[in-house]
Amino acid sequence: MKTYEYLQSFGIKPSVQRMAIMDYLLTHKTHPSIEEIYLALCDDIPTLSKTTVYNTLKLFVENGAAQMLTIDERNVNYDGDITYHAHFLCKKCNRIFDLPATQDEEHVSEFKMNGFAVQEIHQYYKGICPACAAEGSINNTIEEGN
Amino acid sequence: MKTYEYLQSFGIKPSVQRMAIMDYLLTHKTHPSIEEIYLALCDDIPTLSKTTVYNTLKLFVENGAAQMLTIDERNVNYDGDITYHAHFLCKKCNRIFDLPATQDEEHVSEFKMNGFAVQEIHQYYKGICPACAAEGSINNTIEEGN
DNA sequence: AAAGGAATTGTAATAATTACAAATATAAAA
DNA sequence: TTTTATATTTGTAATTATTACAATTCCTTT
Repeated sequence: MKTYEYLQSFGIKPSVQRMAIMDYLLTHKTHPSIEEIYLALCDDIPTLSKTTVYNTLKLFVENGAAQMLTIDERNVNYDGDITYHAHFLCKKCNRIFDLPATQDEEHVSEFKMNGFAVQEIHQYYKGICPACAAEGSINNTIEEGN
Repeated sequence: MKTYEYLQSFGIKPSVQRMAIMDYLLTHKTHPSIEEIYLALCDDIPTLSKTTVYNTLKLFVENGAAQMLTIDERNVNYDGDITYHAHFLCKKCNRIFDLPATQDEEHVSEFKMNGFAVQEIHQYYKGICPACAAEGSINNTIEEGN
């Protein structure tokens, strides 16, 4: 489906900026921050304002076309993949990885019975990613070799 | 156990400020922000600096005496309860509630096999809490009555 | 009492986000 | 096609959270 129709399917009126931002989200699985999206699109849309990026992502989230991740304390990140999955934040490189996940259905329905209206479920893991773990051990080896 | 010994059990050297902050965390299950802790303790410790609250909570988290919650996009919250449980953020009143939870052991071990060193697991739910849901329906009733 | 190190404090800087009014673009009506 | 209305985008300024850092205070040891 083209981005134009994709946005419309969420009730979002397409515009040059909105399509560019949604395209970026759908083609970059990096869970970008506002800053990353802004910098990446500045080349193609030189008049782009950071406020527009903020407004647009707020709109996307409100309409269910993207999800907001609050895994990184430093800033908010966005994900164009709205299927259910977990996220892993590497504390060294600050990259966010997708991981498969199953929902805790038993407890969710328990919450609901207690009157909590659950609208979003997030599973966040934090630690060290494989690349950084490897790098770390290389450094250790070098240091120990001195 | 007294707060003094409690801090020591995590390898933290107690001080007036540290004990006051840990006491606040242990007696207030509100998942307070830096601001909330700072304002609450200003009465007892008039010289308290917000930087100290930042430093202290960083220390607590590093030593495993508290956990940092990134569920609220606006600011970080802290929890003195370090047992495993999930959190629910009400989008209306912004309060954070504790909820029981079970870990997704199957997937965690899968991540580990892929080389991800998992250090923290967070389960976040977002939606409307019972109190706000009730308030909302009352308002609706009144409005409909006009 | 003096010295050294750790903890605390206050201020200033940085960074993320929001508020808001002006400008631009889009769509509808005349 | 011009006019009008509405929605979107933009730029700037304000706000808020957080961090950096040097000066001060507080302990601890000698």
